[in-house]
Amino acid sequence: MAQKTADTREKILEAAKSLFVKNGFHETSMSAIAEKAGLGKGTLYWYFSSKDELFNKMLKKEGEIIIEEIHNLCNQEFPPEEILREFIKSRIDRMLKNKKTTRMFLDNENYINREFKNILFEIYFTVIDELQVIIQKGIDEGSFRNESPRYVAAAVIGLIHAMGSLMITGEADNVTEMVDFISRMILKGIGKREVGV
Amino acid sequence: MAQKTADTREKILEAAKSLFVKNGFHETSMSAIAEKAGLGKGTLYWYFSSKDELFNKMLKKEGEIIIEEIHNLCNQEFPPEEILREFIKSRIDRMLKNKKTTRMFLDNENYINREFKNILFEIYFTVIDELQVIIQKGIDEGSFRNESPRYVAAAVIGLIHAMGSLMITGEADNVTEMVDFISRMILKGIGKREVGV
Amino acid sequence: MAQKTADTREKILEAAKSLFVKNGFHETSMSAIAEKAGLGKGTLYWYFSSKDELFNKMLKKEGEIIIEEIHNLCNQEFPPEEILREFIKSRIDRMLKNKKTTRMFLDNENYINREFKNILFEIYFTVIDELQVIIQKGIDEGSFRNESPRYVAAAVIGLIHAMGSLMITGEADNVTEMVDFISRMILKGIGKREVGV
Amino acid sequence: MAQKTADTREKILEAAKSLFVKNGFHETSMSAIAEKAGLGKGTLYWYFSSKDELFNKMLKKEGEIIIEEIHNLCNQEFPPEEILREFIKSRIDRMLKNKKTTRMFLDNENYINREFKNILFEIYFTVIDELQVIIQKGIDEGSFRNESPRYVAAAVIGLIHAMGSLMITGEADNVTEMVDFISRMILKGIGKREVGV
DNA sequence: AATGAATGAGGGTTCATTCAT
DNA sequence: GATGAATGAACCCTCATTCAT
Repeated sequence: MAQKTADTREKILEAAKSLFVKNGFHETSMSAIAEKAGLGKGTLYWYFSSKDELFNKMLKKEGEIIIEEIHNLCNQEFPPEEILREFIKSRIDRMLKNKKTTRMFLDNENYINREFKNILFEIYFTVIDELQVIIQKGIDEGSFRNESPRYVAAAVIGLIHAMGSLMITGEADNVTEMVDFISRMILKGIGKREVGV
Repeated sequence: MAQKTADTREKILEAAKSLFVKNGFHETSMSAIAEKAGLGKGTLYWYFSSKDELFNKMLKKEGEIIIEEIHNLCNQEFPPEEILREFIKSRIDRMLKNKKTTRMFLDNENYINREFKNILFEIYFTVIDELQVIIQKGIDEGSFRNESPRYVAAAVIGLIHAMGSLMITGEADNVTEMVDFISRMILKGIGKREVGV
Repeated sequence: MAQKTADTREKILEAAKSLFVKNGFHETSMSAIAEKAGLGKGTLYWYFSSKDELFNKMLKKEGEIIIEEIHNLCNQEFPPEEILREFIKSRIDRMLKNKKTTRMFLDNENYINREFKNILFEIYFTVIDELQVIIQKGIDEGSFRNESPRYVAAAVIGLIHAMGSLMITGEADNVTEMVDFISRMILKGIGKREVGV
Repeated sequence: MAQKTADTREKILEAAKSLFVKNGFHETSMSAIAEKAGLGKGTLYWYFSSKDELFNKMLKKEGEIIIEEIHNLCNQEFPPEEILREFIKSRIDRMLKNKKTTRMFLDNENYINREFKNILFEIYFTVIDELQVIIQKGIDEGSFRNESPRYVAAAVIGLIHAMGSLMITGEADNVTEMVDFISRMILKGIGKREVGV
C-alpha cells in the first residue's frame, strides 16, 4: 500500500514534469496533469497541497537528480582537467537528450517567479559549488591559472549554456565537437599571441 | 496631439516593461499595467490590440535598442580584441544597471512561449551575428585562433550571462573586474601549460 | 448650414440602418456606424443621445416610410380586392428588393427588446389598421365574407411573411407567382368542396 | 450520480431558456443564468463549453420537442383536413401557453445571427416539410386544390404566426375561435363570389 | 485513497459614452 | 459642429481549489 502511494505520487510528479517543462508553469493546468497521470483532479491535492507545491517538489526532485549526478562526477580521483571534461560532456549529453529540462535547471533565471526561483538558484549554486572545488583543486596543483574559482565555475556553465542555445536551433549537435570546443575555450581561450594580463 | 499620443503610447510601454520584467508575462495583468501607467484599462486597447501585442511591441522596442547599440559598437574601426572588450564592457555595464531587462533579451530561452520566443531568438541571433563578424575578422587578421566564429560568439555571450548570474546574487559587481575576467577567459582560458588539442 | 446638419444626420441614419439591419443591434458598434458614415465617433453623439436613440430614430424613420407608402395605397378609390392585391404586391416587391429591412418592420417580434419593440409594434399595428379598413369595406360592400376584419388583416400580413421566409432561402422569387398565390389563398383558400362553417 | 448530473444540466438549460427567451441572447449574461439556476458561474462551463453552445443546445432541445410533437401529429391516419386542423390547434395551444418560446421556434428570422439561425432554419423547415406532406396528400386525394404544397405549408405557419401577434397584445385569446378562423382561411379564403385566377 | 462536480476570484477584452480640443 | 483619445462597467471564460461521496 505504501508502495502504491509512492507510485501514485511518482506518477503525478512525472506527468507534472513533462507538462511543466513543455509548456511552462502557467500554461499547464492541474486538469492536464491529472489527465496525463491518469488520475482524478482531486487526487493531486491528496499528494500536494497546491499547484505551487507540486511544481516545487518536482523541481527539487529533478534538481536532486542533477546534483547527485554532478556530485558523483566531481568526487572522483581524477585530474581536474579530466573531471572538468567529464562534467562538460555529461551536461552536454543530457542537454542533447532532454534539451528543455536540463536547461531549466542550469538556468537560474527562469520561467517562473516567486519562490520557485529560490529552488532553481539553489540548484544552480550547488552545481557551481561543486565545480568550484574542482577548479580550486586545479589551481592548487598548478594545472590552472590563478583565476577566481567561483567566476570560472560560473563561466564553465555559461559556456555550456551557450552551446545549449545553438543546440536548440540545430546549429550544433555534435557532442564531441562541442565538448572539445568548450574545453579548448576554458583552457586556452582564443588568443594566439602571448598575452600578459 | 501627435506628441501626446506618442507619449501615452510610451507611458504604456514603459509601465508594461517594468511589470513584465519584474513579474513575468502571466503574473502581470493589464489592469496592473494600466494602473502603473496612470491610465484606464481600456486605453491600453486603444494602442495595442491585445496583451500579447503589447508584450511583443515592448520586446521589439527593447530589442531594437540593444541591437542598435551593439551594431554601432561592432562597426567601428578598432582591432577585434578591443571591440570585443568594448562589447563585453557595454553588456556588463548595462546588465548592472538594468539587470533583469538586459538579461531577458540576451537569453533566448525565455519566460513565455509561442511567438514571443521568435522575437527573442531574433534578437539573440542578431547579436550573435554581429559578434561573429568581429571574431571572423580577428581570425582573418591572425589575432585569434581558428575556432568556429559562431561558437565563439555564442561563448562570449555565455560568459557574459555567467557573470550576470553572479551579479544577481551580489557575488560580483565590479565591472572592470568582470570585464577583465571575461577577456582573459576568452583570450587565454585558464590552462597554464601548453595544451594541444 | 442647416442643410449640412440635416445631411450629416441623414448620413448617420443611413449608415446605422444598413449595419443594424445586416448585423443586428448588438453586433453593430457605434464605431462601425461612425466609420461607415465617414464621421468621427463623437459626432454621432451630437445628433443622437445614445445608441438606443439612434436605433429608435432610425426605426421610426423607416417605419414612417412604410406607413406612408401603405397609407397612400390604401386610400385610393379602387375596389377592396384590387387594393388588397396592390398591397400584397407592394410588400412582396419591397421585400424582394430589401429582404432584411422590410421584414424587420413587418415583424413585430424582433431582435431587440426594451422600448424598441414598442416602435415595431406601433408600425405593425398601424399597418394592420389600414388594412383592416380595406377589409371592412370589402365586407360592407359584399365582396368579402363576414370574418373579423382584424384577424383577416393580420392574416394577410402573415401570408406575406410566409412568402418572405421562402424568399430568404431562395425557394421563392417570382413576384407575380407569389402575389397570385397569396391572393388566391386570401380569397379562395385551398378547399375544393363546398365547406359550410 | 448520473442522475444528479443530468438534473444540473437540465436546470441550466431551463434557466437559460427562460432568460434567453425573455431577454434575448445578448441581454442575457452567463452570470444571470447561473444565478437563476442556483449555481456558480463556473458550473455552466462544466456542462457547456461556451455561451454559444449553451444557447445552441437549448435551441436544439426545444426544437426537438416541437418537431417530435409535430411529427407524431402528422403521421396519423386521419384525413388531411383533420390533421391540418389538429396541427393548427396544437400550435395555437402551445403558443398561448408559452407565447415567446414557441414563436421563437416557428419564426425563422430571429434574434440572433450567426450559426443560431441555421438551427432555427432547420427547425422551421423540418416543420414545413412535415406539413407539406399533409398538403400533398390532400391534393392527391382531391380534397385540396392544386396549389404548391410548399407555399401552402408556409402559408399555414404564416397564419398561425399572425394569430400569435394578436395574442401577444391580447387582441385574441380564444383558441377555438382562432383555430376556426385559420381553418376557414386556409380552406375557403374570404372571397364570396366565384373567383377564377 | 480517489473522484469529479461545483465554485468564484480574477483575467483579457469590448464598447457605449464623455470631453478637451 | 466635429473629433478621437480616454474611460470603466460589464462580459465571457479559465482554472486552482474544495468537498461530498
